[in-house]
Amino acid sequence: MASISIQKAGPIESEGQDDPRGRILSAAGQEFAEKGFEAATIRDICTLATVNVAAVNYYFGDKHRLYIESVRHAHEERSQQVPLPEWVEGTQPVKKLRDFVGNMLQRMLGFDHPPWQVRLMLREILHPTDACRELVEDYIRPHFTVLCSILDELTDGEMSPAEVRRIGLSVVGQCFLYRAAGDVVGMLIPLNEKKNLHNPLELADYITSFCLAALGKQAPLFGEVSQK
Amino acid sequence: MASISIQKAGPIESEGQDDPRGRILSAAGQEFAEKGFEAATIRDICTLATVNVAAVNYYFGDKHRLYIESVRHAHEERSQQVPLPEWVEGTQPVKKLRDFVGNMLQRMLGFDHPPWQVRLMLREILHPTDACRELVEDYIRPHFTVLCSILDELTDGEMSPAEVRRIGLSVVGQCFLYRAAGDVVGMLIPLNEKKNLHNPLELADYITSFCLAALGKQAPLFGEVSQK
DNA sequence: AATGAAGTTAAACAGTTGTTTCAAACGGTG
DNA sequence: CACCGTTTGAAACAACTGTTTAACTTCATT
Repeated sequence: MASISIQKAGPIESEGQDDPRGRILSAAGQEFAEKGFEAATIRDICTLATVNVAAVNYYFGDKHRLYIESVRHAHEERSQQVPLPEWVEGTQPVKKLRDFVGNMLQRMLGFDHPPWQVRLMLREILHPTDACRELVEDYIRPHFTVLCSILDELTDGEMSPAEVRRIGLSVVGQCFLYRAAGDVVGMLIPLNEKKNLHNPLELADYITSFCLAALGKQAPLFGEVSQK
Repeated sequence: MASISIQKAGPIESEGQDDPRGRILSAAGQEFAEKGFEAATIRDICTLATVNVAAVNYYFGDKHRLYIESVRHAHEERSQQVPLPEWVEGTQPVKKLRDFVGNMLQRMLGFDHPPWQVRLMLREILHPTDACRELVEDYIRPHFTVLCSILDELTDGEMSPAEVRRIGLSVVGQCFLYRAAGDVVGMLIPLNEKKNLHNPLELADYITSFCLAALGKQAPLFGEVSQK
């Protein structure tokens, strides 16, 4: 034994049509995202990737390490697909917050169906395994740090870092609900209402307003009708 | 064939120590909550319930119907364990909101570990199956309706039902994050900060304040109002 | 052309899964 | 007791799981 070959990918071919390792990674991500670690089978993954069953063990050693690599692959890909917005010097923090929330919702919800990368990450967030620590440090924490710095700037540094983080979690939580429990949300509200009020763009405006109002940076939400 | 016996529990013995069906239901709930539908095995469930493997098929037909019954059992039990608060005529809506949020956090997060009933329901919310519709109608919607009526009362009926629901989802979302992504939240903030600021009681106060401030029903969360 | 490593394949392996079978045990009723 | 429907038990079933084997191809290097 001791001849298991991991990390074999010397030439990272950006998973072209002819790169078995890349195809497996992509197929595995989709299967894991849809069915979870246990329910997804190596055979289904290999069928989807059009490779032999032995290829998984050849390239990744075993199913578990394939899963770890899939999660890494997913958040690396998603980081490129939806990068953080960049602001010019002197941009108003209010605009930054709105941009950030819109960006986060777009990353979480996608344009139409949420991509499998996000659904895979969601699984790891909900039931963390070994892959979670890296996901948090390389993907989630950087984004959360940006949000906190925006909130800090917004409140002129008058809140403690702990309070800033708590506000940050309130913002994230409102977005997260739609991603994680979107199906149930859809059952709780009428269909047309979902289309009108609960789409990424409307939500970004609303969540930003909700937060700004709570922080006293704009007028309270109700009272003066906040028309669109 | 055609001799499969479902719904056999004529005498509902409230799952006493000597009721095999009740023991299976409880064991299955815990196993499904912890491992999910696929990964949980009938053998493990039956070992935990100290019954023979054949008992599951005898009482429930197959694994899938056992799962459905488990989810039903879970939310029925949880409804009794943490009932909605009841308010005397004339209670201030602000207090109602605070009570409701505290109640919801207690139900979601529990006192120490979240009970398996909640974790099982969470799975169903995240990846809905056949059991979801009933869970929503019998458990989630009633609670959500109470929240919306409180918010409606709070704003003197000046918001449309759609807007009220959106505010309601903001409240739920902030709580939901801690339940669904609690582990990741724990990785994002220091340990002592979690103990001080992110426990059910502190959170209930904070989330209520955040919402009230956004609605203009109390002073903004930080500093003084710096209107634009 | 020969070599040998890298890659791919079909087939088999050992273990586990949900489900079924059928006989034994139970618990009242004549 | 004998009868009979209900419940339990150990064993077996067929299907599927992750993993391994060993033979086969490919192909640059000698």
